[in-house]
Amino acid sequence: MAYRETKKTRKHKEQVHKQILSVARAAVAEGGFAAVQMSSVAAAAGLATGTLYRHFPSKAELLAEVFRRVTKREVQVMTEIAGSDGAAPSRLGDAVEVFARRALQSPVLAYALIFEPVDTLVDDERLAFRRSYAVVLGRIIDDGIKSGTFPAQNTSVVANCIVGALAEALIGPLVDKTPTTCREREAEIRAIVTFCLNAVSGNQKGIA
Amino acid sequence: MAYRETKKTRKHKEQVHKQILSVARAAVAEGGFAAVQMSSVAAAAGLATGTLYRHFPSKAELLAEVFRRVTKREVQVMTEIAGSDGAAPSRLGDAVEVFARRALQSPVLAYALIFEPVDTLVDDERLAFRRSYAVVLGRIIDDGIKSGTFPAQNTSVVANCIVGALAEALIGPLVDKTPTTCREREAEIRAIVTFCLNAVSGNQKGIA
DNA sequence: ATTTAAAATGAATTAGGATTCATATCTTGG
DNA sequence: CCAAGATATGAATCCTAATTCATTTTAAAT
Repeated sequence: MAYRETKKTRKHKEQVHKQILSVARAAVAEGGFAAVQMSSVAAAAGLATGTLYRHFPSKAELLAEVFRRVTKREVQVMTEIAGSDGAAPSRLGDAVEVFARRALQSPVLAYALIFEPVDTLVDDERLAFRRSYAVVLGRIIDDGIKSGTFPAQNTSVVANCIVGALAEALIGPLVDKTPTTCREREAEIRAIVTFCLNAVSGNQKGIA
Repeated sequence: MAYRETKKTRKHKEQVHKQILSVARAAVAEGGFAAVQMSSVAAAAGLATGTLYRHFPSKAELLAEVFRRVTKREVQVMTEIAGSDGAAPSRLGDAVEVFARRALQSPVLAYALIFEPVDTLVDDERLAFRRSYAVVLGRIIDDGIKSGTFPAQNTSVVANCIVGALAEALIGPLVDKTPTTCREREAEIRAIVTFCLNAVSGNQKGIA
C-alpha cells in the first residue's frame, strides 16, 4: 500500500544523521560546546531546526553523541600506544606525548573535551573519557611495576594525577592565548613528558 | 535637610553586604555555583530579590566576589607554607598535602573553585586562582633548584602540572561519590604527595 | 511632624535558545 | 496517478531565571 523503509531511505537517513554529527562536531571544534545552537547546526547542515529532532531526541543527546565519537577515537589512539611493545617508560612517554600533541593541534576541541562543562549527559561522558585515559595509563604503569621498571605505587591515583597534569599543562597556554611558537610548544611537551616519567619512576617514596 | 549616610546606616549596609556574601558562599558550598539563584539567596538572607542588586550589580559579580573571598584565603594558607623555613622538598610536600586536605574537607566547594564553569567573570577568577597556586609552588621549586635539592626544570610547566595533578586526583573521588573511609583518603593523599615529589625530584630528564 | 532621599520590595518584564507541532512535501507500492 | 505513511519545515510556544522598576517603607534632618 504505502511507504516502507527502503535501502534508499535508510541510506539517506544515515547520511543526514552523519551530516548533523559532522556539523555539530565542527561547531564544537570551532567554539566549544557552548557555541553550539540547534538552529545554527540545522542551518549549517541545510536542514530545518525541527529536523534535528527526528534524529536526536534533544540537544543534550546530540552533544553527548558528538563527545562520544571524538572521544572514542582519542582513546583508541592511546590504547594502541599502550598495547604496543616496548618498555613501559617508553610507552608511557609516547602516550603522554601523543596526548599532548593532539591536544595542542586542536586546542578548542581539547578544551571542550577536557574541561568545558555542558550538561549532565556530556559531563558523564567526560568522566568516562577521563577514566578511560586513566585506565590506559594505569595499564602501562602496572606493566612497568611488574617488570620492575617502576617502583610499586598506587596506580589509579597516579594515573589520575597524570591525566590532570596533562590537562592543566595543556589548557593553561590555551587560555593565555599567547601565540606560542612551535619551538616553545616542543619544549613544553618535553617538560610535561619528563614530569610524568619522573613522577612514575621516582624513588622518593619514603619522603611523604 | 534629609537623609545623609551615617555611621549607623553604613554599618547596616555593610552587614547586609556581608550577609549576602555569606549566604551565597554557603549556597556554593552546598551545591556549587550552579545551585545559586538570586531569589534563593535573597530569601535565605531575608531580603527581597531586588535588594541584592543594590549591593551587587549582577549575579556574575556576586559570584565572582564569593570566589575571590574563598580563594584569597586558600592562597594565603599556601603562601604561608611556601614562605616557612625548611627544605624545599618538605615545603613542597606540605603545600601539596594541605591543598589536598582542605579540598577533601569541603569537596563541593573545592569542585566549584577548581572546576565548575560559571561565567566569564568567575572563570577569570579561577584562572587567576590557579595561576596563584602555580606561582606559589613555582617559588618552592625554584628554591629547591637553587639549593641543588631539585634538578633544573621548567618551573612554570611543572608547577602547572602539579596543580592539575592535584585537581584531578582530588576531583575524581568526589565525582565517584563512593564514600571513602578516612584511611583511604590518607593513603590517597600520601600517594599524591609522593607523585608530586617524585615528579619534581626525579632524574629521568634524559629519557624524553 | 514633615520633608527628602535612600533603601527595600516583589511582581512584572525580558531574553535567548530549546522544543513543539500544524502544515507541507516526499516516497513507496499498487 | 493515488493513497498512506514517513519526513521535513520553521514559526510559534515554552521555560527559566536574571533583571528591572513603580511603589512602599524607613531613616535623617529640620
